[in-house]
Amino acid sequence: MPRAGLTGEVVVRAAADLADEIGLAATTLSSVARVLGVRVASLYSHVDGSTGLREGMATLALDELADRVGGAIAGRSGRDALEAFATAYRDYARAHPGRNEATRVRVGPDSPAVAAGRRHADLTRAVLRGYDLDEADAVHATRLLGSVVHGYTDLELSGSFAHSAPPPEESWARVLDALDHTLRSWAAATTPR
Amino acid sequence: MPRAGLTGEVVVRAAADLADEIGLAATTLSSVARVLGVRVASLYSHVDGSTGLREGMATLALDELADRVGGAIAGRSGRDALEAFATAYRDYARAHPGRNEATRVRVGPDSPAVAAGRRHADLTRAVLRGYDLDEADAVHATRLLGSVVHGYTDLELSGSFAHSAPPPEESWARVLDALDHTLRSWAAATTPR
DNA sequence: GTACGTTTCCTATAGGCTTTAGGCAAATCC
DNA sequence: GGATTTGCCTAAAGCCTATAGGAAACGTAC
Repeated sequence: MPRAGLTGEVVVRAAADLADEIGLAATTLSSVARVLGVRVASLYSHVDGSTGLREGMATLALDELADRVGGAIAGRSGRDALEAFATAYRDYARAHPGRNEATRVRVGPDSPAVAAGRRHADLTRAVLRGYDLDEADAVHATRLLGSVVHGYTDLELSGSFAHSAPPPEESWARVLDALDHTLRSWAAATTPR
Repeated sequence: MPRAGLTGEVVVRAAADLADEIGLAATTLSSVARVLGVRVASLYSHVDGSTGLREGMATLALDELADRVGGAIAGRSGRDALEAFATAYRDYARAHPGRNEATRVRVGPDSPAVAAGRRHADLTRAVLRGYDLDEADAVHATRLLGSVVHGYTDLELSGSFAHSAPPPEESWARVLDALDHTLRSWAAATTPR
């Protein structure tokens, strides 16, 4: 019997592609094996079972996404950077829903996905360098920015915005406007009343 | 053999409690049956299989949560209402992580969970009445508010804020300040530059 | 109180996914 | 070309979902 040329890389990539098609929940070792034309047991030499496959997908997606976001904000600053940053996330989530789901799987503290996650924190901080915030405010702003981007794409993808006008595009532009405004006047914005 | 007194209600509630303990993913028909001291097949008379159980949990959680949020914002307006609103969501998510996960399961368009979802949209609009926004802006603001609350609690619960100071409490206060500021000056905030 | 019908919960069964153990063949290395 | 490593396989066990059909408990009528 000829070999299928499996690798950890190959398996994880096939799984990620499949997840984009049929959703992360339906992407099982069995379904991946079927796609690859291989028996399930054969995958165990390349990925560490079901959870290993998921961690691999998480790492793949987080790295891919960090690459795109990094490319998007390169050479930009301030509002341009903010928009490029946020839109890179949103576009990725819409183009690759399965990979996007995979970015949120819980992983162990020693998973390579953790390092990939740190890249995202760094990218967020890079965007915020365009707004001058002191160290403490930068942390809060990082969390706000992460929350908005994550929350909006999640709600949009789950269809929460589907049954009310106007289209999500329009609100997205307004949300970014609001975010930019908040960041530019952070000191004032966070002093209540 | 004595009867266990099962009902759809009883089964779904047991499942929700279990999910808060062991997570939504591990909450299967089998595990629920074990908790109830009953055979798996017995559950099928009361809930429509695995997906029916999940829809039931989603509806239960969304309704419970809407009750709490509604109670929290009653008699408040403006910034007070905003804070009560957002914190009710965050507190619920932290107290009931399994139920919170359940609020995000995808359900069919004819599920009772859809009606429960609409209650949340209405509550959000109620909070925004304290800020005077025109109709179009109110939609954008609803989406922004939903995104921030959902995104922040999701990231906090998934541990994204765990490995950097300061504690999430502090950022939460700042995020609400920023949100309040944005809503109060929405017109200015959404006019770029 | 007993007989009847309904509801509740059961056993039995089948199929899918995960995981491990052990075997044969293909690739690789002297 | 023979030995070794590697890759993919078959086999089997365990857990989860799902359906079919049976028996015991409950409510009701007489």
